[in-house]
Amino acid sequence: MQHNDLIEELRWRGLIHQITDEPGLQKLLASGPQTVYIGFDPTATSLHVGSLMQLMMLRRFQLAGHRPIALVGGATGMIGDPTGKSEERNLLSAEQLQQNVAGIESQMRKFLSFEGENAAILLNNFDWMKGFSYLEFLRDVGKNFPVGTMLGKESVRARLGSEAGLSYTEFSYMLLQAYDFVYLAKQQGCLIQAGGSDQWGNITAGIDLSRRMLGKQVFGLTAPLLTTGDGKKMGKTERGAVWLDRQQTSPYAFYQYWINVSDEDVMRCIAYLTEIDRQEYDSLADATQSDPGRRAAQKRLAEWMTVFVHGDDGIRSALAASKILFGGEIEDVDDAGLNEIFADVPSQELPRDLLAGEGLWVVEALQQAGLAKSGGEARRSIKEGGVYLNNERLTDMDRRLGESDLASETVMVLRKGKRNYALLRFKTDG
RNA sequence: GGGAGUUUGCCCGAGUGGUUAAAGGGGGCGGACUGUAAAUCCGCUGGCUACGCCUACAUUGGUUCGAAUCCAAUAGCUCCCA
Repeated sequence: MQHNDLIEELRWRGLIHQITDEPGLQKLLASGPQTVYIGFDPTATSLHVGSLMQLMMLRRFQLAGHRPIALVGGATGMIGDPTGKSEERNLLSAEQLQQNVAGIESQMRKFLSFEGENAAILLNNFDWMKGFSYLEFLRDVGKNFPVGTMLGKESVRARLGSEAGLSYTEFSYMLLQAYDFVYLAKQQGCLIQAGGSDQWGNITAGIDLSRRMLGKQVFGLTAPLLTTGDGKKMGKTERGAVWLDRQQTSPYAFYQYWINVSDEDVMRCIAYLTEIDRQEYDSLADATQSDPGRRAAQKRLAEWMTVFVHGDDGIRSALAASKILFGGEIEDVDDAGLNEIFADVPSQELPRDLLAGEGLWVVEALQQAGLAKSGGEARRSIKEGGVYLNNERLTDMDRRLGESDLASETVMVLRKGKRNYALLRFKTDG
């Protein structure tokens, strides 16, 4: 890809929300490889779907020949960005922060190339902020911030108007982020900062500061936020964020998240988050229009994302699990296979003797598995035809479970309703 | 401090002495339909190895053959007067 195609590419993907000086930026990008940075908040040990937008943005710059800097906010994370937050945040402990930074760093390596001419680099602003004394900071940086301007920023005004208020610490946040930009401009020749549209205020603060401290023009570019049609943030489920770490969100759950994206949102996700090209994009858009039931776009999106984040074996297990979890037959499987497929499913261990003799009463089994709170509830579910053993409907309330009901060596798969699975593992006490 | 009212199941809300485990709605859960969607329709929604038994209408005590329904005290909430 040519350097000057980048803005155009970003534009058709809808990834450009605002640019500080578009002609200037165009010219800069056309003049040769540039360095871009985006900051990441180390609020958890893993990145989530929300941060993927930013990560992809860096990746797109890199693929276009530019050099990305992923800046992990070890220092800014200690303060907490008040942008978009309705309440004062709790400060993270230094140890927690360190763990988070480490976790995020290792994930970044999968998405950006750290080799070659325009190798990505990963920096932690704690490295340059830690030595800064308060007095120095006030003299060098603070002096360049008119309070009037700061008060005018949306992020500050929103909080000042609310009951929660805003502490001096969070108020100062933008100075830190602004300084990062100046530091990177000076030390790394990084003249571009990108981010989500909520970062506009922080980015422009950095641009102002650069003009004052370095007399240098730098650029800012923001992308829209990843939201659903009705304005909610994407990447959240009832159970919480969708993480990139497979320990926290299994490839199956990750895949399912994308499969379930609504028709309304799916094309935007493809544009924002994938590298699917325009031609395929158009054909998927058509397919969604003409045959929504097929959900071609959702399938493609889910596949692309899962392969990208979890690799080939990730998509394989996601597909295998999806097939069985949505009613497929359970046969010829062993413990290992079931464990992989049902990785997200709660399980309960019971002594194997329960299967001997009369066997284990289903009503009891459902309670043990956590699918029913009481015997009454278990009976009811059976009566309603909502109980399945190894994916086959079970209707006999007096049914006893024995060895022959095991799906594999030691596991039985119980299900209530369409998707509520639970495993019972029958172990011989050793 | 004085007076009036209110308190029902996960939530809202009927019920003012007798088939009331408590109308109706919401939510939740099942089922059918479907695109693993939305909408719709149907069923279930205190506990118990269960055609029966137990516990439930703020709490405690009382009146009654019998109370969520009547009385008293206590507590919570709302409003009015100081």
